[in-house]
Amino acid sequence: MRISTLKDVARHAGVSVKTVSNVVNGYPYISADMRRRVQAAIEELKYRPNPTARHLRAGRTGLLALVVTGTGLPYLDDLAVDVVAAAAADRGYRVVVERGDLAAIGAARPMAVDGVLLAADGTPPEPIQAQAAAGTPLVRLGETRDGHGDHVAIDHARAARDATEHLLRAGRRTVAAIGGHPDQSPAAPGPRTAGYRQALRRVGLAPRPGDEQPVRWHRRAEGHRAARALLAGPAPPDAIFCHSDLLAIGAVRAVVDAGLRVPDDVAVIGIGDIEEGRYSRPALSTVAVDTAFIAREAVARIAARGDQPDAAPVEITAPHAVRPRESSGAATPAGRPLPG
Amino acid sequence: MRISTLKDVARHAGVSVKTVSNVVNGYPYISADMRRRVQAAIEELKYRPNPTARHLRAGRTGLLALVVTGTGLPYLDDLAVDVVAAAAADRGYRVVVERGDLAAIGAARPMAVDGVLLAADGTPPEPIQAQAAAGTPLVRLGETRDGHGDHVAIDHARAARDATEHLLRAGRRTVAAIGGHPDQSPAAPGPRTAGYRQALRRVGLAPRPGDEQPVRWHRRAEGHRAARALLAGPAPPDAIFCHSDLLAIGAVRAVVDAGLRVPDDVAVIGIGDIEEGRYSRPALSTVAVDTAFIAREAVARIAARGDQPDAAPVEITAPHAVRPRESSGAATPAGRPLPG
DNA sequence: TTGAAAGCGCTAACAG
DNA sequence: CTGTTAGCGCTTTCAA
Repeated sequence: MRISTLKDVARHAGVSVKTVSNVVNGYPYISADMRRRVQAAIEELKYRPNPTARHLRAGRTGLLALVVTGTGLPYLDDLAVDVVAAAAADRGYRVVVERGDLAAIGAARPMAVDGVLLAADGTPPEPIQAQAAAGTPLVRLGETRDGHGDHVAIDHARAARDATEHLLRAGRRTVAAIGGHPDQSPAAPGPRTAGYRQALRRVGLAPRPGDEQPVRWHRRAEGHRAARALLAGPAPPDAIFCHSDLLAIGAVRAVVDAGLRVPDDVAVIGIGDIEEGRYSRPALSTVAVDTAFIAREAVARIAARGDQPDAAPVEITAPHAVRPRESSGAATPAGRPLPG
Repeated sequence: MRISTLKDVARHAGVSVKTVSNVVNGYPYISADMRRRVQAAIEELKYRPNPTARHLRAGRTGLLALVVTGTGLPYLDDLAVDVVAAAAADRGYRVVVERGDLAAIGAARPMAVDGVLLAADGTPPEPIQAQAAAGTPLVRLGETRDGHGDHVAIDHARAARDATEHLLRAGRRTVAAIGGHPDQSPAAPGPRTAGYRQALRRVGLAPRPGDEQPVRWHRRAEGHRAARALLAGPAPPDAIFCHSDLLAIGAVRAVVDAGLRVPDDVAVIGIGDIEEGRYSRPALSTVAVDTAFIAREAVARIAARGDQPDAAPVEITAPHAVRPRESSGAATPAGRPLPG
């Protein structure tokens, strides 16, 4: 069953391709009779417009790629993806999610898109610039803030500091941390690690040796492993700040598996406010991220780059807020995980 | 900064487009000198091949769309998506995830793909057939087994029966169920509801009024709501079979919020074995699905449809297995969520 | 080894 | 209101 084209339909209906195209695209000035005839031919041949040809012709695809690499993003769950899709739809874009590594960005993209939303922490600037040079607008949504290309994110250093301070205010004194990439030099820490240290310093504390556990990905298993390492040490911490909710969820499980209680023995907080943490037990304390804000601004950046390809890079900071829940000792009113 | 094309590069290098194309595609018989010259021009102009044009020319995109609708799939978490992507990569495809509703399938697709993997329960056959007629191979991965088009899935009726029987074997006698679409007639239940009822019937039981709670989506909030309804009744169940792990996770939280214990007062089991359930507390009993098998077979179907567009629909059943964990009373060996 | 030119399916000038 | 045609960027015969 060969796939039929505009030309096939035109021949079948005994009209020109232009007329068929007009019908397909709802061009108003067509005689009712003609329209009927064309419609019939379309039905009969089961014609569908070829999106690729349209895109080539139009010079745009109306597609945005949300590229999710192994490093992920603290707040990126299905809900957040839907939020991004909604923000994109408001501006006439559709979103496709591409899971994969950096190669997908630096090298040839598998598919033409009008913009790339890069959901990854710590992406080096080179692929970014290559991408931008190749003409596709790209917005980074991750932790790194280095002035290369547009960037929309919360102030991660601040968020980490807020989370850590929340733990300190609850009376914890040996606050460990899980997160930060192992390749990152301890002397030049990422924003979240910097924020964590700053919070400790402000109250005259400092991370003890082994208190900072790096991880390669935001995965539950990594959080579990790291927390186990923390608890196996000579002086286990009384609280753990995790760079993401997924890490925190793994950490909570590790604490429990070690026969300790959360938050009584060890308090835990994450970043992201993903839905999973609202239903987990104990409900996960976290830093909520305004994903709608991020999505809206990011898509707006993409759209703007269409007109102003060479404008200066934009740096946008999204709101965040600490959400104390059970895992750091906050009593949650009975009966309901926070909705929405 | 205009985006450069093959022709630009050719002009810049003083050669024909054919030569540039040859260089870009690694055609071997090119003089080293020529290649250098062309490479230089490519660098300078920051040329990137236009995927759209390539796809149009090639008549294929090498892309598979994993379409995830609101109804979702019990087992579909990020891990499963990666498994699908890996299976696709083995056959030279790349996967993009499209979240959205059926319209994305029935109506014009936003982007040309070589195949569609439909991750949705209970999709009516019409859009499926329309899609197939339009020439794009489509494989359904959901619950419905109706002979329309290729289908790869576990035996959902059997899985539901196994899960319910697990609860019954643990001594539970009032087993409720959460799942099944509200639009579905109780007289013509979906496979999972049928399997659940069959398990009860086999031991001389039957669902009591209100014991079957339909839901519109596989979402934690829906499971929470449904479980609350169950527990608010005159005779709360001592066990709940949930059609998916996400529903089960919501249900567990609702039980706890009601001041009851899982599994002591209410045992809970789901379907899917998503990673979240391995880390939750209590660890979630579930029915594991062989996602690698499903992914492999589904991609193979797509590939096969390229050669045999009109072959008879294929129905493939994937393995499943009950995984008893804490939420149904199984003691999990200490210290570790099941890996992988 | 390289060049010229056709054509993938579609839309939009431009004519009529 | 409808038809003819050029061309989006690329690959690929076919010649040279």
